[in-house]
Amino acid sequence: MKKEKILLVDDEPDIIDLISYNLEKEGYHIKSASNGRDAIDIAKSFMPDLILLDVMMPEMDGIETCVEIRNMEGINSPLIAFLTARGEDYSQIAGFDAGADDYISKPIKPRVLLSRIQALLRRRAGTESSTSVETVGSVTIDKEKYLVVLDGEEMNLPKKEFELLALLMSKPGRVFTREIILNSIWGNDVVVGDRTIDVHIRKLREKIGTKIIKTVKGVGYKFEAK
Amino acid sequence: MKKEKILLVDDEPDIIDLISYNLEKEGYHIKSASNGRDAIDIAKSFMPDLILLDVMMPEMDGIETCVEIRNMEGINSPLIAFLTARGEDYSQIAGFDAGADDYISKPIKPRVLLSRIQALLRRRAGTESSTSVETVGSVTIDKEKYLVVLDGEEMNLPKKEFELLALLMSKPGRVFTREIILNSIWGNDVVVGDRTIDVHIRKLREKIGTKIIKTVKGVGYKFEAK
DNA sequence: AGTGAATATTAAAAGTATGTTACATGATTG
DNA sequence: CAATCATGTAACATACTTTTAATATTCACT
Repeated sequence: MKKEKILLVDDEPDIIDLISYNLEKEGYHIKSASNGRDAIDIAKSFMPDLILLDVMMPEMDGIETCVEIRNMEGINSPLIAFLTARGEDYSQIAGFDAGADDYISKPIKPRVLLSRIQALLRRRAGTESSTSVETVGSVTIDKEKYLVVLDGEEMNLPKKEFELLALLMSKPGRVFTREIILNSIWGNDVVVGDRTIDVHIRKLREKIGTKIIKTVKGVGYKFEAK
Repeated sequence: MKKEKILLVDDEPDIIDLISYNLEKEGYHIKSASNGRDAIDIAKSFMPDLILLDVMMPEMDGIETCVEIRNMEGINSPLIAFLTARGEDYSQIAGFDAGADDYISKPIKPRVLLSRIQALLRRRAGTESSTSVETVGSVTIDKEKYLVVLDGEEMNLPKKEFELLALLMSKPGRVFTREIILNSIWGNDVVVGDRTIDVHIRKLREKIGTKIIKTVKGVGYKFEAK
């Protein structure tokens, strides 16, 4: 059985030893770092599935490190869980905002830690990364070139239409609700009318054919794979 | 925006008030119970998305309650998070074993609680999509694609019919009472006449065959597993 | 078998989401 | 500074979905 890679970041050697020991016993592949900088370096080549990050560290604290890792493009967005001493409640909020997936409070109890880690990794089932060129049926899009190829014919779409098409094509067949479309393309806070989506859908259909994008009334739109 | 339903279980009225106030302010739909028994009763009809469960309670403690809810077939396995006083580390393990999804330590800080709840619900949304395809007998439904496949033939159902079918199929053979159907699909406060369900059932039968959904008079409907 | 309550069956009425078109606003370009 | 284009809005049209309401049928019991 292939076990996951975990990067452990804490400035206290005792903690590192304790956790390493327990997780290695379970078959996980462990590397460790004693500060945020090292952690980032190691993460780049180690490509961990999960990073356990102490909040309180010299040099660069956990939250800073977390933000930086989340902003790093070259990395496969690992799960990040914070290790935090009790009473540091503020850090929980900041941590989730920084992009953490969980936080675990010290003192660490090995069995608790293990349960949490397993739960986290289990959840991480359908999270795959994407490439910039994608083909579904007779439609190909190249996100890098902002190009759409339909039956061999290249065409350029306006930004919003392109993004909408790219979104729908990212999961062919899957229905995207209006809410999700708005959040993905316009952003959470931007407010645009409801008809706006319809109009863009209409223009898309005008250009790539009327049958490819299907309406699911009361739910949303989907790209018909076929 | 449709907000989730949360059931709050704690024997201290102060805690109930504090949490209710804060969560309702965020738009969640809250109900509460002061002990495990009541919680189970309420859960049956309320169909919460998440249950916040105090560990220490008279009559029936949180862990017992949790186990019972997990074993209850009629219910759509809600998320369960424990509320626990500091120092009760043993309960963390027992809690996870009992089927908890998270535990949150007291004293409750509203913003922390909110972050956790949001994280939990967000995760569940992601998890559900990986379990979105379900097959029972000759019928397959794909919630992500809003698609029903009957003997190899694809079909699209209107939203309510689809949800109704999905609900019945979620526990094949189990009878869903009208009350539970209403709470699950229409929500707790929406009031629709009793015949409405019948009409939807009829339309479903029209489309997927008359034998698959069975009436249990005086009780409800069930999806015939075969 | 007869009875009453629960469910089925209709068709029509309400209710909504979406499609469509034309137009307003800015930004961009030549 | 026109001309073009991308984007968003408004108003109305359309196509369904959902619900109701009225009537029929079924089913479990005396």
